[in-house]
Amino acid sequence: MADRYPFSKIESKWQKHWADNKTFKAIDNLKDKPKYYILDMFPYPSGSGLHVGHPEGYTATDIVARYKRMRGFNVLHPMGWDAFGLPAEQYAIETGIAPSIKTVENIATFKRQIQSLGFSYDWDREINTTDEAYYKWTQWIFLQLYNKGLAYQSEVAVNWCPALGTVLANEEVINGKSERGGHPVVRKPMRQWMLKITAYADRLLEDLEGLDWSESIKDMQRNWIGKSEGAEVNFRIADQDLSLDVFTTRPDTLFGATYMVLAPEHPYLEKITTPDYVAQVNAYRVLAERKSDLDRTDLAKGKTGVFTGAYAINPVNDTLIPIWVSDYVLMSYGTGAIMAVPAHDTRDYEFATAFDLPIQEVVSGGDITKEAFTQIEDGLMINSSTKDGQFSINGMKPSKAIQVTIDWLEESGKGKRAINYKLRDWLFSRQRYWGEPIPVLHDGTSTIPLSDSDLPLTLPVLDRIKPSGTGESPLANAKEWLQVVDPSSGKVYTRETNTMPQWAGSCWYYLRFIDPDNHERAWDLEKEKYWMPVDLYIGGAEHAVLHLLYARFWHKVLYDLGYVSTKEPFQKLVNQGMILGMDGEKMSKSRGNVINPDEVVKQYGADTMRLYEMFMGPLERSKPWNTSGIEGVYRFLNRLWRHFVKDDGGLIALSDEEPDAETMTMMHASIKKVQSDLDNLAFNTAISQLMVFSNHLRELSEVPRQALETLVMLLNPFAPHISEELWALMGNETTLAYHVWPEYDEKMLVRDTITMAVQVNGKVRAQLEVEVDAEKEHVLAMAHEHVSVKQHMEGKTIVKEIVVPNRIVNIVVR
RNA sequence: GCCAGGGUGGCGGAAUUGGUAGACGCAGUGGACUCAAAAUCCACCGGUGGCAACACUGUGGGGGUUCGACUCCCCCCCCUGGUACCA
Repeated sequence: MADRYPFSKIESKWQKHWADNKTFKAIDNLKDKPKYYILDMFPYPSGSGLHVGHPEGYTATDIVARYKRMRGFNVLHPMGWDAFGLPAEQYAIETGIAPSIKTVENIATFKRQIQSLGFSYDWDREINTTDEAYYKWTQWIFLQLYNKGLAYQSEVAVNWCPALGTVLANEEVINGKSERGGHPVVRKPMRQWMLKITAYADRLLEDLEGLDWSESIKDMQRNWIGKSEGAEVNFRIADQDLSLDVFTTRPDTLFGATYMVLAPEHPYLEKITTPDYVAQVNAYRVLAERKSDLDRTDLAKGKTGVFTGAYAINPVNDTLIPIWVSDYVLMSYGTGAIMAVPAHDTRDYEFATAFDLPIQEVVSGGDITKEAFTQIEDGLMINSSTKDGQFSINGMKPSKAIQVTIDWLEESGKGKRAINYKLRDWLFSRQRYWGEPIPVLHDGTSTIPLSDSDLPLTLPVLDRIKPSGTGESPLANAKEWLQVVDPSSGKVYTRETNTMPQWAGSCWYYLRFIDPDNHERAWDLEKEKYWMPVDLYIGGAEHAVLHLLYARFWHKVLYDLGYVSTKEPFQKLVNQGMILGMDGEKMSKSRGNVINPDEVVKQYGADTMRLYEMFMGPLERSKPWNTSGIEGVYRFLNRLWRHFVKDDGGLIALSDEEPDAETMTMMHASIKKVQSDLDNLAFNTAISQLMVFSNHLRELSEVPRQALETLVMLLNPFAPHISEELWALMGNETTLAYHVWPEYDEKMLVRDTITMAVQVNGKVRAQLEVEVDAEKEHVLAMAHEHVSVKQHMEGKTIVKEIVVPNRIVNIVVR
């Protein structure tokens, strides 16, 4: 590669220039410019360093940030580190190296790699979730939640591995064995912290409406929240002074309820099971409990269950229906009990068929001898009236019958309208060392939150991090840290050994970026008002549900407390697609298809890397890496350099004449195209336009200064180093970063003549060069003259002639 | 199963409100330069037929609407992501 342009010299020069001059420092509360807050999902600094997927999103946000600055915005574009997490802890257990030390190393690597790409972050705002000065405020937010009654403790089963003496995350358990060592894992109930996210379910759902997010991500969140409306119906137990509530979305099918099912964990089972059935019910419960230890997917294979010997009374027709127990009913949803309507529910149908239970049709329109009829739209109610005829929904559409039945249930005191959510409360504690300590004390009977002045509660330095053996986190080994003696009363308290999950730090980092050095409070309210909401948030789709839902939840709590001014944190969200390996597969070490960004930068430079990642295809789509594809954009930059820079390093002579008409049109068209593509994050087509424009300029014998300046300005967001260098070579003394974006003139886009296609029966037969807005008659006359048009019309009659001005002519003949 | 997104040359991908399918780039072929190669530059480049002009055909498959469909409607197939007995 003899003539390649000196990218490494140029890139290090400008990176140093930007850093020395703090070119990208964001100014708080600036009034004379509109603000624009553009955020990346900050990375977990793993030991393996950056992979090419990271810079895809970062390049996209950087391009927008640089573009917005040129458009006159005050841009906040920060970066930080989500550095708590399991890998560092595992590494510590294996090697004895403290997570804090390893984390610092990893961050240094990530930072060096990110900086080598020339991103325009305001590094003065860098934050790190493992920093005491940061997690002090994570703990403070936890206390806000606690004081608001949104944090509580509960016994929840965890994956306990006796051999390792530790609790495992779900992803560390494979087929009931520990991922490391293959030891047996059992479910063990432990005291856990929960956050009451369910209290915000409705608002998390409703407020999605106003957000500029892709419909698919909104849908994923909606499905996760899983709101369903229906009724709670009360069933009395025959011969006992007990009753059971069930939740159903189909109260219209109440007359078709032929049995009832309880979840194996349902507390009523002990009360209602008749003596004859106790043995089999207990056996089933044990079986079900063990089953949940196995892979859950096995459960779907077929329905199992046993009869309890008890009967319930169907409140609409007083029919006695048997009560069964089966694990297809989940204790964690609804009331843990269902009314089964086999004729109109696929699962109930399967169960009834397996155990020979009666199937009663109450909605006509299907064939219940074959399968459950679940269509709610096309069908009419049948067999649905009380014995005395006082209440009947026969002949109604199910949708109507649902409402009528609920009204009747409420009037007769047999049930009520009800709403259920799939969303569960958030299991917030982890039995880990490397996380934010939960700032509470225990005295054996109650839990006492720390006061704000006791924060941060820092992690104790341990000689060696090892499992406690009890299932508690390694913090249980830190005896001195664990015990707190009240100096006045002498009373002894114990610290909480659970820590927060990795989600905690990332739930509010976007707020800390606003005011990262504030020691008095988490952030300043004025600055928050100025910068929020985040205008554009870009990151991977893997966080589409949990991170975004948790962060939105915290944000709403903070909103209720008056600490933030917007209901939602992230106004516009875009998920970048995955970059696949050359083989079209997900990049992974085991496949050996990982591309190292350091290598790419070394060989081609940061500008080429940035340009290529954006040129590959639409941001949101997954696309495979192609090493020879990168050569293409590299050649583009090389050609640009070689054509305009002489061997001695000076710029070629530019013409100060007005560009010719064609160049002028193309220049304005390019501004328009690049600008609208940037507004739509369509980087690939914008780059294509830059190539077209630059190819044109290379064909000119004399290059007009104005045209080259425009090209360099348009290129700047994408390839800022080479752009700044060319800009400086053109004699400009100030940075291009804040230079005003060129304006296009719509008038310049209008050309005198235009090429129109002429079709005969929909097939293109000729091209006409006509004046813009030429008369229809004139165009048709020209078309008729054309040799090949004539040929295809010969001997036929004209049926119809269509002229779309400036576009197309179609002559229909027969 | 359900929800969402997608299927266009050898490859990545372009195509305003339906209006010349394949922009831009890669790979490939031919040529220039070179002792030679690399790099660079020029030309060609969906398929079939033809020396060529040109003709036919072509956007996952089938049908429809229209003067005209990658684009709109119906049915089907395949791929990716999410979710999974949520009553």
